[in-house]
Amino acid sequence: MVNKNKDQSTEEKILAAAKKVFIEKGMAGARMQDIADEAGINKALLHYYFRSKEKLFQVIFKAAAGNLFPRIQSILTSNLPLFDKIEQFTNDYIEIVIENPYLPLFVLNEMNKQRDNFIEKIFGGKPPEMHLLAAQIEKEVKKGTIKKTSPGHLIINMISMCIFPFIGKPMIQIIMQLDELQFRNMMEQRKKLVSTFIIDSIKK
Amino acid sequence: MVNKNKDQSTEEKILAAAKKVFIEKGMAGARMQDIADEAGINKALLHYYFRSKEKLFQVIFKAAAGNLFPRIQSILTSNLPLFDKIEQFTNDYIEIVIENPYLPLFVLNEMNKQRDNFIEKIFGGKPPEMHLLAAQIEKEVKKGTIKKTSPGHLIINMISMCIFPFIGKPMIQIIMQLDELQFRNMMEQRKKLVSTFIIDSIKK
DNA sequence: GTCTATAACTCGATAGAC
DNA sequence: GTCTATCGAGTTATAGAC
Repeated sequence: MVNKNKDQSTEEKILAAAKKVFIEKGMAGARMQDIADEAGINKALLHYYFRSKEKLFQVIFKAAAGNLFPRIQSILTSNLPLFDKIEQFTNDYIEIVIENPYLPLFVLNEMNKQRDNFIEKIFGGKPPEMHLLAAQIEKEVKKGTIKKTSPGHLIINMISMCIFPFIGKPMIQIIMQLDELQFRNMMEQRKKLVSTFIIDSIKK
Repeated sequence: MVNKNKDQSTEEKILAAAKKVFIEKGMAGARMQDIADEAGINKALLHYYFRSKEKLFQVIFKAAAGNLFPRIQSILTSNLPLFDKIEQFTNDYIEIVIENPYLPLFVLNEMNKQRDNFIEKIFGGKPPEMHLLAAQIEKEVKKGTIKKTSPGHLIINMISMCIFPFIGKPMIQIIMQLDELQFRNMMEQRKKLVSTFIIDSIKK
């Protein structure tokens, strides 16, 4: 059931609070005091459970990145026909990001700052493989069902159109004069529109 | 000529250093000491010229945002035919971002953190207008040259495919196993490919 | 204008009582 | 496990000599 505080263990309360504060302010901008306040506990308890700010951050970051990347991996390696794959990916991925709209900026922002080994941290050493999807696209090109298409650019375009609108939300809202509800409605529409746009572009 | 330090006034040295440090580390992560070191001057001089870290940051942020937004505005209001407009925008915008690859993440990141009035700060009260481009698209739809197309989504798609690859660079490099040179080459290719992709998608 | 020195403050982390 | 109190490092900002 929905017990926002009562039935939650202290550790869970800390994790929920840390997620909120880190995503909102980033590693450098977040304060341990903010997290303690948000969790309704004392600052010292944070150190009792997670030793340091850095350690706590890594837990949150791994969880966040683990929500964004495996979905891409699974679509890159699934066995669906190409057009179905595109439809499923755009629909599902936009849905995920609608429910976690601040995740992409948080993860990409920290990835750009930390120069070290994400691959280890996030995937445990094995990054996603795109060769299967690339081969599938080449096959469709040879069959003549789609135009000559660069698999790499196609994947970049697909991911860009799913994720960017949420990162660029304030910019888009200014340019298009959208309030919260209008923006939300546009993102809902995109679940169908993006795959149509992509397929229209590559099919002969 | 290219006098990186000698002929530069102290103020210019500070601005260049501040731009570099703020873009790399963000407002919260940057230290006045870092900026002073980068500029080859003393910490106290920063306050002599710009009073506070916050004030210095605002100068850098305005300049950075002023580099990204007016370009969009100018394409939204220019008088070119639709397809030429799309070609020119994608080509020019990607070129700008290739030369300033960290600008988009910096600007969008800070826009998502500061909840206040950007429109004032960046545009002086008048945000870009997209009605002209929207009308142009509607006109082409009626003429039958392009499919029924949502102007809003088309603009979002266009901006997404130009900007996102630079924000998501580390993610893309992991998924596609690209080194620096390969990534750079892909971005060069995109200057032509993105407009082709868009036009293929909307033309009948 | 530019520097050194330092004040004033913030924040992560720990000690120690309960 | 949880709290209060506090230390010590690091940061912005200023005072004041040159």
